[in-house]
Amino acid sequence: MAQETFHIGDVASRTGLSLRTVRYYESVGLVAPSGRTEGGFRLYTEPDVRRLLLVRSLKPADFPLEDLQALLETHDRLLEEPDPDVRRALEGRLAGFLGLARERLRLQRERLVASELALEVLEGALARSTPAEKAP
Amino acid sequence: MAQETFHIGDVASRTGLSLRTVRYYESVGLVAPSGRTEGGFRLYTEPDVRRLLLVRSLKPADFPLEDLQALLETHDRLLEEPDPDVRRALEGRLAGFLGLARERLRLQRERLVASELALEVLEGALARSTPAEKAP
DNA sequence: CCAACTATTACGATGCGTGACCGTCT
DNA sequence: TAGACGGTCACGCATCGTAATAGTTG
Repeated sequence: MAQETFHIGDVASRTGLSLRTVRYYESVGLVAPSGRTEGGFRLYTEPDVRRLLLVRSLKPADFPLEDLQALLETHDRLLEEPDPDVRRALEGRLAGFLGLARERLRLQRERLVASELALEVLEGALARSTPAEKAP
Repeated sequence: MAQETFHIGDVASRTGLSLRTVRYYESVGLVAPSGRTEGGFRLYTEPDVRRLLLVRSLKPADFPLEDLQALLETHDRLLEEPDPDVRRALEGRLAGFLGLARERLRLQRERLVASELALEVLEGALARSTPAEKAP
């Protein structure tokens, strides 16, 4: 059965990534389209798109693309690895990644909270500045 | 009364910025030390440090340094502007900035939440993968 | 006086893209 | 035919690395 495929434009709008970025991700070996038309147009399958979505959703963890690549590769290999021993190794690797990701997200959230706090302080100062010119 | 001042190293460790970055910020006109020693060492006052901390805390909003510079400038001018009309203009500007910042932070938070969700999904999948090799 | 710190300049590299050009494909 | 797409090269931002070389500070 022939799979449904998508051109890069569809993929870009589905993922919220720019065309440029999608191509860029391919150029660094992160997500490549499963095929091409005779004329050279990229053809993405549904799994390809899912990979991109995963990358995008994990971006806030602020991994270098190289790490994301490793993550995707591990994940993919896990999908077709029969040997239980190898599977366990891959799972360990994956778990390591996820732990790291979790930590990074925690850090990001901390920073975000700090930033929101700073913003509130500024807003408070501004509010106090406007109405009462000569408040004590 | 002579203010307490700090050398760049102290400032860097207090702000968590690198020496390199602190100097860089000066080079782009973002935060300059209030003084120098006779020998040329940068001397930062407490307000200088606060500026740097502000910049740092606002970083998650992902403004270009240029915008942060404009923000700081507006803020500073507001501190010593007597004319009420000018003040109102500055306050408007500042409010615009803060609104934008707020928007951006909201966006970041959305992404962060999405990311955390994706992470949970992955962790769930991993957990299901390990214990039961041949689950239906 | 010495160890630790700092200055300037400079050239480069990195990560993650974006832009611009111009030709080709659907 | 318009518009999406292709490839390629270059540029941009915010740093970081590092080195040379020298002067300052406590």
